[in-house]
Amino acid sequence: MGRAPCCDKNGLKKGPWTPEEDSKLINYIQIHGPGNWRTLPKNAGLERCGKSCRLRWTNYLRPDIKRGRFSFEEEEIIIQLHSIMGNKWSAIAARLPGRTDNEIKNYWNTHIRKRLLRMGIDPVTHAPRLDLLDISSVLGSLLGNTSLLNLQGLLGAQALMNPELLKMATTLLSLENENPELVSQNLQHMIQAGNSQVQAQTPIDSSLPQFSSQFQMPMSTNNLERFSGDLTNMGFSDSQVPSCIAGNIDLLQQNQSEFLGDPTFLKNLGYDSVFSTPSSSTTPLNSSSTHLNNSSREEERDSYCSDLFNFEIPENLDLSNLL
DNA sequence: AACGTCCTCAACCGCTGTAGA
DNA sequence: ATCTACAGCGGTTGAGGACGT
Repeated sequence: MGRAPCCDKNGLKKGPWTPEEDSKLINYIQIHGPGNWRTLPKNAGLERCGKSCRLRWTNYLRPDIKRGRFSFEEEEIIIQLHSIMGNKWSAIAARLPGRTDNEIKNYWNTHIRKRLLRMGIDPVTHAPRLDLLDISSVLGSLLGNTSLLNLQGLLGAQALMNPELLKMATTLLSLENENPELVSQNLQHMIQAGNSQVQAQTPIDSSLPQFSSQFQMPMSTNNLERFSGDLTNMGFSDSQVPSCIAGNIDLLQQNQSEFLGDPTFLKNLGYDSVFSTPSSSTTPLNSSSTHLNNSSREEERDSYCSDLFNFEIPENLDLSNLL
């Protein structure tokens, strides 16, 4: 049957609004208030359809609209909410004061979505997908790193080429994006538990450098399972957590000594602060950095993510203990 | 400077949901 | 129950600016 158009579009103007049109619309709404969009254009002296007026008002002219780029915090909120709600832009916008659904939708499609794809994360499911991962950039950063040869010895070439390893990396990256503080805290919790196991079971050679004892921490299957449970308790859905963490438990049982059993794996993924300052967050997110220009902000956010693939080996790390 | 390509985002389109007659 | 008007939503488009050659 079809619905009748909201207005007769013949002769009505389309396209970008002029300052004069904006002024007319603002003046009218200031006097009469928003609403009654069908009759508003005629009463306000605008050659626009009511729908166009409503969109112009709600998406651009409303006095409580917050203009300007999104802060890191806002971006985090969007990613978190999107992982829960999907493309429910209006629902997401309701939790971001001053932002419109249209603005959030645009920002997602032009910035966040692309970055997740580069990171190998499906922007729809928020799950790691190897087929989306920009392998060339990952390998490029690895090949540009002189520590790569050591890394191969450290992790084993088999582990390096293991798609599950990359999956794990992107998983941690995804989770950290969604809740870096809690992920950091849980990693620290897990590491402390691992350290206590080491001290209880295997005496640490006191001649080893201080950090070396930390790097002796084994990440046990039990710890990983508990980490998975902790993440669930943190609010990550069952579909998110097991697919990324628990899904690796079987693999861990097979390859524990190859990579996850080696705590440098996490450190190399960018969790330096987890090892050095227990209470600090692993994320550099900072709202004060909103003064940065667009390109540097984008680079910062990108490098923040890609750093997880910078496998930097501490110079004073005694690799012989690990090989 | 000129041109082509890429990127951003305001605006539009088509559809659904809802309230009221 | 049906119809109409309207608000709202999510997907898509295209003008214009940014950028690279």
